[in-house]
Amino acid sequence: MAFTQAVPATNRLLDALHHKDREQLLTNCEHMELNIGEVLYRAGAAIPHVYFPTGGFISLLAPVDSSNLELGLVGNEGVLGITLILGVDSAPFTALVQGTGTALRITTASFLHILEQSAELHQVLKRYLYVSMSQLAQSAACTRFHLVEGRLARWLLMTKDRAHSDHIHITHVFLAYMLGVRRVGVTKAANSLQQQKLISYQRGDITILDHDGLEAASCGCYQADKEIYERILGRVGQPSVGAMTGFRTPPPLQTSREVGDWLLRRL
Amino acid sequence: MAFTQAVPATNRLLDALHHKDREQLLTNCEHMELNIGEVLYRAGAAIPHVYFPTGGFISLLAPVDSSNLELGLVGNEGVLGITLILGVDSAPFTALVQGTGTALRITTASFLHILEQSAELHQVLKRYLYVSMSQLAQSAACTRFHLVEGRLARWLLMTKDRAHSDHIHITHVFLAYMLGVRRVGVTKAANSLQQQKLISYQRGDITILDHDGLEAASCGCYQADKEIYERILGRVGQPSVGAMTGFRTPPPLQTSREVGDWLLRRL
DNA sequence: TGGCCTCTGTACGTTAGCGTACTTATGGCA
DNA sequence: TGCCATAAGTACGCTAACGTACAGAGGCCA
Repeated sequence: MAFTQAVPATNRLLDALHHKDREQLLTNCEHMELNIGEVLYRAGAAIPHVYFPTGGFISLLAPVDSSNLELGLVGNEGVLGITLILGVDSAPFTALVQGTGTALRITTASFLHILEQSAELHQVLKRYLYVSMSQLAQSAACTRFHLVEGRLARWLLMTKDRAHSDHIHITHVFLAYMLGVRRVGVTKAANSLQQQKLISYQRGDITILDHDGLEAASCGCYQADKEIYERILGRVGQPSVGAMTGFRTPPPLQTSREVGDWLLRRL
Repeated sequence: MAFTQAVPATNRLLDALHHKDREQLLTNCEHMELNIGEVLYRAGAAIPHVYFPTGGFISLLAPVDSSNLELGLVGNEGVLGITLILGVDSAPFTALVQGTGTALRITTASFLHILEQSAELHQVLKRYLYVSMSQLAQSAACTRFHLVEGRLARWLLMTKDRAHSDHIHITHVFLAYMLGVRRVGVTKAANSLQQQKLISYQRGDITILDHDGLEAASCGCYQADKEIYERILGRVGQPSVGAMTGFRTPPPLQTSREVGDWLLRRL
């Protein structure tokens, strides 16, 4: 069954750039196809290209023991290879194409060259890196504490956003691998979501039936991820230092109260 | 009982700088004492100061649901507030002083000002950020897959390195909080380590008796963390792009076969 | 049409860790 | 000296997820 996707052939980070900077990047990029299953980077190895997905999307996998754990997804809202801006050219994660589609790709050398010339690009990418780190932390906590069903719901929603489609092609085995659980665990969770009429699936084709319901069934991490993205990258171009203070209505004091009180009493 | 600590009143990142840059930073820093239990940052709130620990050390806590999970430790090998170099001034983590001791502290404004002037400082900090991200990923995986006993062993070793002492002052309740498990879980694990004569403890005082044995009992994450640090920051000052390629002898091919096969074989 | 491979459902027993509650030690302090 | 708060040990049932194994079901191709 071939699902049609409303693929936006754009990348949000590139869109945020002003004309001149964007053009310079684009003329150095090549259009290409990402094919599901392709390994773009290997953890610890060199980063040959930077990818700005326009249609496809990519999983970030951290090696653990003799397997892997997914810690992030990159779609047309982001960029793969972001750590190059830190001056280190080896990939911290394995990057695996998760959804077939298009991307713009540029060699590491060209990328670094353009980066030096465009303060604006640098700005946007730094913020995206901040967002990536935050989402990484979110995933860490999520993976530790949340139940498989909620995590699965989250994964489906995140993937839906990046695939720009309610149809996702993936098997339970593969999902199990991403979530770091048994295939049986996925089957059970998926079944439960199906019973609740939030999704339907068969032989590798999953359809999201009720976005809001799925969001309710997911852990809060889906929302949290979106919020941090919007907060930091929603209005790129504005100064961030000094401007985004106090977003979450943080408590005014920074003494060791609160965490403190509770903790201090037992130190 | 008061343990004496061999506290090195230096910070490895600062030590890596050349005289001039280091001096400029130091003259803008104030020496201060970190007291156990102090909350230096709150996740989501502004970052008022950057801290270079010289003696004390600090936990990085990610908020999750209504609790927290420790995702990193910062001692005199690192710096707290590193994300400022990304141009975002809100803290991604809550920062809690874990070990009493000294630190050098500088206001965010001064820090950013000096940062602009010293390419070398910038370089070192970018690399440290890369290391932080990698260690974050390591913690995520560790937290998900490894047993409490191994994680406890890892935590003790990491803390030992940062406290520069075999004696650690911390209770089971507190450890449970850091590791995201029940106090009873810590008690059991600690007991087991004690039976194996790797540590001994009583009422909040833990002593590491056998470093190597503890390392063997810990999950590989302790080693992995050290390796990534040494690899990226071991020889600061040398160009890293293009220089650290191929470290882990990565396999040459990147086709989609491979993963497919590779994935399926382990599922 | 039959065979086969892949995907999904189900069914064990096992285990690490959970929540809770109660007990026992220990050290500081009145 | 005795009290008391805090630290650590123990016990109980419970649950999510584990490892494994096998059975049905769907699609593909000979």
